[in-house]
Amino acid sequence: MKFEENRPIYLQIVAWICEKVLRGEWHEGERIPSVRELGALLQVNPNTVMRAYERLQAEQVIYNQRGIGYFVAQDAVQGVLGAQRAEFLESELPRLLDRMMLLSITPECLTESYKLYLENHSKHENTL
Amino acid sequence: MKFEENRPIYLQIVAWICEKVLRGEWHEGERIPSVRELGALLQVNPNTVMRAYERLQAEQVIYNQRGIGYFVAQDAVQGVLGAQRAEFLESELPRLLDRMMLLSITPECLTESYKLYLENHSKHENTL
Amino acid sequence: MKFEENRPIYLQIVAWICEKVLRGEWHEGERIPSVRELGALLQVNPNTVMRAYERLQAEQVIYNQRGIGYFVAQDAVQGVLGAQRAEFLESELPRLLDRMMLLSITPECLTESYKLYLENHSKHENTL
Amino acid sequence: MKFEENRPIYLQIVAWICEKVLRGEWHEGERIPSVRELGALLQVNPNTVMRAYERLQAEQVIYNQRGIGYFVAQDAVQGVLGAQRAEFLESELPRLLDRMMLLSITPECLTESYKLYLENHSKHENTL
DNA sequence: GTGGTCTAGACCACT
DNA sequence: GTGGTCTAGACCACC
Repeated sequence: MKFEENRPIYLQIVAWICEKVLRGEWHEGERIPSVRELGALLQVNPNTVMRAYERLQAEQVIYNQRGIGYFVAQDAVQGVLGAQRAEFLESELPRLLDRMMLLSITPECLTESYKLYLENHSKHENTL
Repeated sequence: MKFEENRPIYLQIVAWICEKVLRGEWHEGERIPSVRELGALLQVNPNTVMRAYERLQAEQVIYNQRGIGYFVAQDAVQGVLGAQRAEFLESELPRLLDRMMLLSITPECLTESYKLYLENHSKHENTL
Repeated sequence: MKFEENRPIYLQIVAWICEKVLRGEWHEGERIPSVRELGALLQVNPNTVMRAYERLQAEQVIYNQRGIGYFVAQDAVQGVLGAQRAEFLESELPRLLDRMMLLSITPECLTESYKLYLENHSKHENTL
Repeated sequence: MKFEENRPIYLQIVAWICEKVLRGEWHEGERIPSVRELGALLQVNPNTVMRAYERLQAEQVIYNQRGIGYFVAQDAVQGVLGAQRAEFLESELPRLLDRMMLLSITPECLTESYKLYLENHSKHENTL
């Protein structure tokens, strides 16, 4: 995994894990890497991973069994999907449409791009 | 003007001024408020406004006449429009499409939201 | 048995066993489950049970006969009762009173809650 | 301020600040000490204070103005009081009563102690 | 000046 | 082994 500049690493890890869960690469109930393992894997300080895990636990995406490790929560997929869809449709999309109107980009243009995009990506499964 | 959390105030001011220019509320060649005036108006430290003006000047949206004030640049509209459209199409759009697909948002759902959005905004013209 | 978050499991086991003894479900002199049995029963690592037994032995609630097992000590009930009452009255109660005052909980409110509590618990004897 | 063993310092700071707010020593809207100031005052690492502030912000007891500092939130008192009273009455008190019954301490004893306590503390304002 | 992030390293309790 | 807390110190962006 490669990190962007300008965005806290721990938040990028949060997003990365949410994606793993959404894509079904990490299943509900499954154990996820320990703080130290993931730290080594991502070449990041374990504390930074810890911070991401804290956040994910607060959002009920993962939970903890003391002395054993962290696990994907039971309704993680549903929870993440619901929260992020709501956030997108109610908050991001309106701002996006505002911006597009200002730039004279038609919403149809967005829809078109999206359909095209979906066609291209339905064929070959993305592996990340 | 109300500021968002989590985004530097000076960048929000930059965006706000770009919007003014794009909407034609501030015309090319017209003088814009002094650093102190705008600071008072937005209830913000003048230093913060200064920082926004510096940025806008670097992007050639405004220019400075020493001892007189700041003015909207001659090709401001065209410049801003070009830059932001490019930024949007090349950098934001791809990320956006990825995200929508991950969240299983259908094109239909998208146009649906779009219509809803139009209804809400056709009534009350934005005052800003 | 269901474990709380945020409190060491072995301490919860200690409390659980003390309760058994106080309620007279486990009599003085009686043999209690082996470390492995209890581990299996509570779905917990035997090491964790061991730690609880060590603690209970130090507090003279149980004792060990090598090769045979653990037994409830002779004066277990009296000992536990005395220790816990002292602990409660001297250390917990003052903190509790401070807290209730800070939260502006009236004595009336307290007795009210108490009655409610009795109603709920008179019906179904606790099975544990 | 003196810290207990066995409880995370940052949580003790959280509780300490909640108390300040409840007692009205820190008013709503008022600025609270900076992370570094409080760190120096409590002889604790600023990071530890930061962690407490993060938690308090998540619970909407305080909020942040970038580059300026942290402030007590508008409905802090009401929020804290509501949350803690609910927590106490619904969750702590039942556990407490269970325990007292087991130890053969009557609930009346608690009420009596409390009334006595209230009488003693209504005279001389506590200064902390 | 303010908060925010990150690192490195330590120590502890728990399983 | 696991997570959790804490320290010290660095660097950065923002006001």
